[in-house]
Amino acid sequence: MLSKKTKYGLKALTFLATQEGRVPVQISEIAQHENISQKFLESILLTLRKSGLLGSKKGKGGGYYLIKDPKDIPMTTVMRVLEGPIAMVPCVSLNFYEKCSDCPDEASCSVHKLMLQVRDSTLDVFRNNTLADLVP
Amino acid sequence: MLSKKTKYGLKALTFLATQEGRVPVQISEIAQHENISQKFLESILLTLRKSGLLGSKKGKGGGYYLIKDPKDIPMTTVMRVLEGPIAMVPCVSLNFYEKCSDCPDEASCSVHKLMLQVRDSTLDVFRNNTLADLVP
DNA sequence: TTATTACCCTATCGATTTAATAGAGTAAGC
DNA sequence: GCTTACTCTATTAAATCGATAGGGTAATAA
Repeated sequence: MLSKKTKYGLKALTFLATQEGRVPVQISEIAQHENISQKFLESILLTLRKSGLLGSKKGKGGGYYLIKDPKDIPMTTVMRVLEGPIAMVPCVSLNFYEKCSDCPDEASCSVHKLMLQVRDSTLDVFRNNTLADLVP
Repeated sequence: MLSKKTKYGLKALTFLATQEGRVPVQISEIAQHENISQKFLESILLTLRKSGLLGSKKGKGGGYYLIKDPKDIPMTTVMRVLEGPIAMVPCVSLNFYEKCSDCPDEASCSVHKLMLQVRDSTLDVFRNNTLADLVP
């Protein structure tokens, strides 16, 4: 299940992608437009800024803005920042690999085999979509 | 993230699929072979039985067994029984549809658009795999 | 019939995560 | 220098997860 954090983050990014240029947009404006709790959104935008996807400007007329062109932001990056691993089990994760504590042998693990396929197909989708593709 | 319930359920089903015929296998044997807490596995097998995937036999020489041939059990069925919705958001789920409380219009929702693609590609994987394909 | 085996069911528990809220702090602009 | 709006920390309630405990019950073998 997709977390609200990811869902809200995606909506916020999409909204910013519709803005012309790099004009900073206030948190309150994004929150209102996308029906999101403003305080919760604050922490999400902070995460996105720290990850290098967004820039921010303080003071009057400040807000958040995209640093790169939407079509140069692959969804793989966005999803990993917001949701974390794309794989459904750590043992098939590319960026967040972890060995299963049970499971003596990955090669013969039925779950591993299946989830590898799921990861690959999901990864395909995210690789073939940039933020620009999400804009209606 | 895949729940342990699903993971263990998949392993148990795969193990049963390797057994010849419909000989009942004891919970304790499955638990031991797959490194699973026996009590936890009990509840999982119960779910699988209630969903019609497994049969059980009580008393001495009893246990659980597959009702159908492994190659006639699509992973879509298994995953929906164990994990629930295949989609990452309820608004793109085929079997567990729910409207998002935020989000006035699905057609113009960026999250909806992306998650629809993810669902379709994941569904493809599960449709192209039966329990028989998981056996090493 | 009787004892045993092994499935069946309910309840509870601690740990973790999630989503949201509160409030104070700080930098930038007019 | 005052306001605006981002920044950060802490706290919270609720939900979920994984696991455990313990008794109940049906079926089988002897």
